[in-house]
Parts: sequence; C-alpha cells; structure tokens
Amino acid sequence: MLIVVKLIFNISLESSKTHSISVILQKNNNIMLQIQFIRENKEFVIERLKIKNFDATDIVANIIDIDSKRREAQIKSDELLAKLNQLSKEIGDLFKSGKQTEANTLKEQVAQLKAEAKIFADSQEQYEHEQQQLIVLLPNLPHSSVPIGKTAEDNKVVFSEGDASNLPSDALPHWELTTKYRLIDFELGSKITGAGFPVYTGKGARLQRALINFFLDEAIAHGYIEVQPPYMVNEASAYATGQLPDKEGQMYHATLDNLYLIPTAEVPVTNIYRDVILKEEDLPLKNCAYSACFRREAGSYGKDVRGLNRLHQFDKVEIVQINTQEESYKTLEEMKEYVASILRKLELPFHILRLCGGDISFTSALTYDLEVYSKAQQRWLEVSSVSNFETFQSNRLKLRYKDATGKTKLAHTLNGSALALPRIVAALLENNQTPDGIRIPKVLVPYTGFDMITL
RNA sequence: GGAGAGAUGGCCGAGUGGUCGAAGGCGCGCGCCUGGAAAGUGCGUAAGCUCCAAAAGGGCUUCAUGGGUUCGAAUCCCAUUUUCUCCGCCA
Repeated sequence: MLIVVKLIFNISLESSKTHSISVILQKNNNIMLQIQFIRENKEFVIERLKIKNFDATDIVANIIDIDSKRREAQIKSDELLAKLNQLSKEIGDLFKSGKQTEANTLKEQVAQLKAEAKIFADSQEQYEHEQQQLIVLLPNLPHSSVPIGKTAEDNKVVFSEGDASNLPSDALPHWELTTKYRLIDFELGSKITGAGFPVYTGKGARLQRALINFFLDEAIAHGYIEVQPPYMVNEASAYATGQLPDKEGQMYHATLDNLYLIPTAEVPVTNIYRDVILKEEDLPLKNCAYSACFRREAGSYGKDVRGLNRLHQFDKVEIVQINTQEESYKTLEEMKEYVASILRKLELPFHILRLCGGDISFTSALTYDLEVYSKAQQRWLEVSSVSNFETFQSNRLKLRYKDATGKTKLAHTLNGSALALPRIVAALLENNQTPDGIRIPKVLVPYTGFDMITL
C-alpha cells in the first residue's frame, strides 16, 4: 500500500532575521485548541503537572483570567465588526441608488465605529498573545502510568534482558579501545572543530555506515517509510516540536539565516505534518530517518561526556509515528518492542525504564528509555528514548485527522531513537572485546564486510 | 546573484473594488436509477475563534505572510516568503 501524504510547507515567517519567538506565537494564533481543555479541567491540569514536579497553579490561574478577558474583547470586537460590515453594505447600496448624501453620513458613522472596533481587536490580540506566552510554559501532562519521582533514580525498570557478567575485569572502556584499534580520533576532531566532534576512521567509519544502514533496513522492514530531512530547520519547526522556547540553548543557531541545526531528525520529520489534516484511514503513519544530530549540551561535563557518551555531533536513526488518540499507546508499546528487538539482534544486554515524573521530558506524556549495559564502564548507557507526546506536538503543529464520523481531532505523535549510534558503538566495542580483537555481531557482518576488528 | 511571471478551497481552475468563503470541474460523502456495478442524476462537501447549557443556528477571521489605501479588498499599493522560466555561478 502506498501512502501518499500531502506536504504543506506553509512556513510563513516574515523576512526579518531577528524576529523573536513571540512573533511566531502571535501569527499562529489558532493554536488555542488547548485552552478549552485547560479552562474546563483546571484542577486536573494542576494535579497532573505535580507529577512532573511542576507547580502550575499560578500560570493556570493567569491563563484562565486572561482567557475570559480575551473572550470579552472578542465579543465586543465581533459585534462592532458585524455592524461595520453591515453599514459598508448599506453604503454600497446607497451609492448605487444615487443617494450620495446619506452615504456620506453613514461613512462618518463608520469611521467612528472603526476606531472603536480597533481598540477591542487590539486588546483581543494582545490577550491572545499573552495567553500563548503562558500556555507554552506548561509541560505536557504526564500519562497516568508515569511513576512518581524526582530524579533518574526513581525510574522504574519494566524489562530486563541479557547478561553482561562474562566480561573480564580488565575490560577496557571504549575510549581506550577506539584509540587502540584506531577507530575514532577525538583529538583530530578537536583540532578541526572542537571537543565532541569526533573523526571516525577506517573500520570505525565503516562501522558507523553499517549501523546506519542496518537500522534503516530494519525500520523499513517494519513498515516505516524512509525520509531524508534537512539538517537545519526554521524557528516555526523548532517551535512546533517543542525545542523552542524550552530548549533554545540546546540547539546550534545559525543566526545570520535564523536557522537551527537539528538536535534530532524528530524535528524535521514531525514537521512534515505541520498544518496537515490527515484521514483516519491514513493512520498510523510511520517514518524513519537517518540524520546527523547536533547538540550544544551546554553545562555538561565530567566523565558523563567522556568518549562517545555525549557528543555535539552524532548519528541517529529516528522513528516517528502518527496515530489516532485511541491507538497511540498501543503504538508506543509496539515501538518500544521494536527498539528492543534491534538491541536483541545486536546481542546487547539491555533494560527498559519507564521514566518517572521528574525525569520525563517537558513535551512527553510517557517515555520509555532503553539502556544498554556497559561492563567496562559499569554503567547503563541510554541508547533510545521512545515517547508518546499525545497532542502536545500536534497542537503546536496543527496536525489533525478526520475520524470516521468526519470530526476533526488532534493526532497523537510518537517517536523514538532506533537507534543513536555513539553509545551503541561504545557498548558494542566494550562488550564484544576479546583477546583477539573486537567481535562484530552476526547481523552486522553483511553491512560491515568484516567480522572482527583487529590490530 | 540578475530579469520576468505566478501563489485562490483536498486537487485543477475562474475571478481586477461591494451581489465572493469564493463560479466550474475533479475527488469525496449520502441518495436516486440498476438484479448488481459502471454510466447518468440530485443533494452535500474548508479551517480557526466566539455566542448559546447543548443541538439547531448566529457573529468574527482566513484567497502565501505581514502591513497599507478604501465606507468596502481575493481583486489596488508596499515589504517579505516561496514556485516557475531565462541568464550567471556551482557540487
């Protein structure tokens, strides 16, 4: 079956290269679907956000207050505009029947009304703007199954598989293996660009390419349609998936053209569906994409960033799905299982965490992290994060679908890494080291063209 | 980068100041016709906000985006974005 999706790139940013986020918010003034929910479920919103350790009491109260002012202003402005429209018609009729004088009298009246209407229209716009500014401060509501907790310590292990206990105690960490086998040159990357931009060489480079192809082929075999997105996005896209305004400092910003380097392919791929109304029968929509990812990771330091653990530029294959509100959690489970199946094929020991309220992201309703165990580092490495955003992104994207009854609803968006390369590479190198070299898992051999990395 | 021409609903396409949220066609939905289908035929078919307890129904906004002229703008003016054609440059 071929799914044809109409892509509407209705990017309407004005010329100025210096405009702020708030300008966009103003333009997208019909992102207000969410306000009804907040208005009608005030207490519920506040309660749920406590799970994310977020006190929304003041913001919500403020939003609702502004909302009633906004609506008041709209009622007034609408009334006046309606009157204006009617008078304009009358003037037209009067001119046609030659009644110039009467028409001119009406014109004066209209001028008066117009000035009055403008006042209300302006304040309506102002309120809308203020309200939007506040609404974007609210994180997504966590799903009811999100565990209570403050830090990563409180995440719940929901699944565990594989055994990493058979490594010798003198196993080397990957940053030593990559040097020993000349797979990655971190210093060379520093010379060319800076820390966190490694140069992959020889079999190291070939391993990268092999993994990317393996991940893409797997995804395609599971029904995902591959796309190759741009690596830079505009402000509207970054906003729609929630990178802006929340994580502005995380992205590299090309200021001259006001474009952002993507921190993940999720951003451009999800934005394919910005301003789109799908049909229910088109769902679920499944895309996969390889991209380089760029993250400033401001504030990171120490052993967490050693070697491949945290990079400014890395490779990742991302999977994205769009589904109905009813089906999205089934989809989330399916995606989680899919990522687990890849880890299994790579013969890596892993476990799956359900993130607690304190650790789950701003935009997500429910997230599973998949972590691979590295004996050499004696720690778990996060290699994938699979999330259901429910309507949080689609609300900003204006991504909707018509259900069977013809009603237009917000779609649910989901995505996950499948997978992020650096930590997979780290785990593969560390866990597969033998006295004779590093063993390549069977599934990868057709892709790499070699089954051992030797000196 | 230079010159020119465009941007209208799910799609194609008409529309140069009021009667235009927008002709006509395609597509889609419902019905009629048919033993069933095709053809034919009739009706319907944008989104957001808002009023109303809700439905029905009303109001406002939207013809790339923003601003301007006008009593009144899809239509006129300005800026921007973007598409196409030609030239230049280039992997």
